Amino acid sequence: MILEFHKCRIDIENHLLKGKEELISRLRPKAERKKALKEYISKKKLKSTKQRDTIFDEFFNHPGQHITVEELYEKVKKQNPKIGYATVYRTLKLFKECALAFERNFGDGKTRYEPVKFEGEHHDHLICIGCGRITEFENPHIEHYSREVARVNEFKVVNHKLELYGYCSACTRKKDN
Amino acid sequence: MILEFHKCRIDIENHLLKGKEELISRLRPKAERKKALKEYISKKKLKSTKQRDTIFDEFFNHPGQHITVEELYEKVKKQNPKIGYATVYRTLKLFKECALAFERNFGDGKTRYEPVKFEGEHHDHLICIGCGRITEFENPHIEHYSREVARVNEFKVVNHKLELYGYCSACTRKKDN
DNA sequence: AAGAAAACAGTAATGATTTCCACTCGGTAT
DNA sequence: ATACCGAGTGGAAATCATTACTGTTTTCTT
Repeated sequence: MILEFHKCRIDIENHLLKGKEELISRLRPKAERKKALKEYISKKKLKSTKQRDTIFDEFFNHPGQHITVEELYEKVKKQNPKIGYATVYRTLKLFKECALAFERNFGDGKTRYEPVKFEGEHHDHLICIGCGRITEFENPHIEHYSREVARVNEFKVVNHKLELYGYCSACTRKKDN
Repeated sequence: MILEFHKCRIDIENHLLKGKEELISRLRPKAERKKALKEYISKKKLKSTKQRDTIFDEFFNHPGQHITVEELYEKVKKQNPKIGYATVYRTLKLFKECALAFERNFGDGKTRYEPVKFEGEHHDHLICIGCGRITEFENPHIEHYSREVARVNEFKVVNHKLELYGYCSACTRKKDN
């Protein structure tokens, strides 16, 4: 808890300090993603539609991680109330196909999606079995050895996920009663 | 014919030779798991039942990884045709609660379960987005740094999963056409 | 051996996801 | 620009894994 708060402070300060760079680095990936999507669409002879653009924007603008289809549907509907549930499903599947989005499942019966991270971004989780709390972390060593494994297996990595399941400190104490 | 017989003999002899060690190393984890289950059951004031024992045996005997509820149900039904679908669900959930089993989801809509690995056992995957092929791997360095992350966060790890998503060599070639 | 709590089998209900269908739209070739 | 055809859409119905509910049976404590 203390750790997280501390981390949060640092993030805010960093943000203020390097505001301009942050802005650039936030915008660039989005443009690249859009480009990637367009390329995939033309390569597969699919079609660009307004609906897809709207869903794209809502999905990649708000950095709310691991979003539910329903949550995204609600957001999208605010932009264009005519868009149907099925279209959101179909579009997320499309994002997944072209490796822009990523499917997750934390065990509550709902599939969640998150933007695939670009090189150098990480997204690993500590997931508490007790209270469901999810903490993110990064570890460059793990990154390094993952790449190594992929290289040895001639595997072209698009994304990875590392999840450590167990009990957070609070739940460990609770459990031992 | 003679050759085959001979080969067979050798296998038997090998088996006999290291029979004892094999037996121990195969039985110990299972016995420990059963003990863990019994402890959890008595701690939570639940009850031991024949159904749970049968499901336990079928789940932990056959090392078929990431088994579907339905697959397990079929196996269990061969031992005792009276056992119901819902009981298999409930029991797997119980295994999950006491950290003996682990829930996975590869995106085909079916939840899969696997025995939680003991210390020193690993279970990481390369998952091909193209053809769905799953390759297992182990990497002690990744293990090491995972433990480190957990330690720093005061997190008691029960299990972990690392999945690298991407394209296997075959699909990479196919994709670039 | 009796009683309370928990589990059971079987089935109905739930709810996330997919499919279907009639219609619309995007983009290429003319 | 126009016409065409395949892809995409919305809305609702269908599917299918999972969960909840029922009355009955089993376990375990005293």
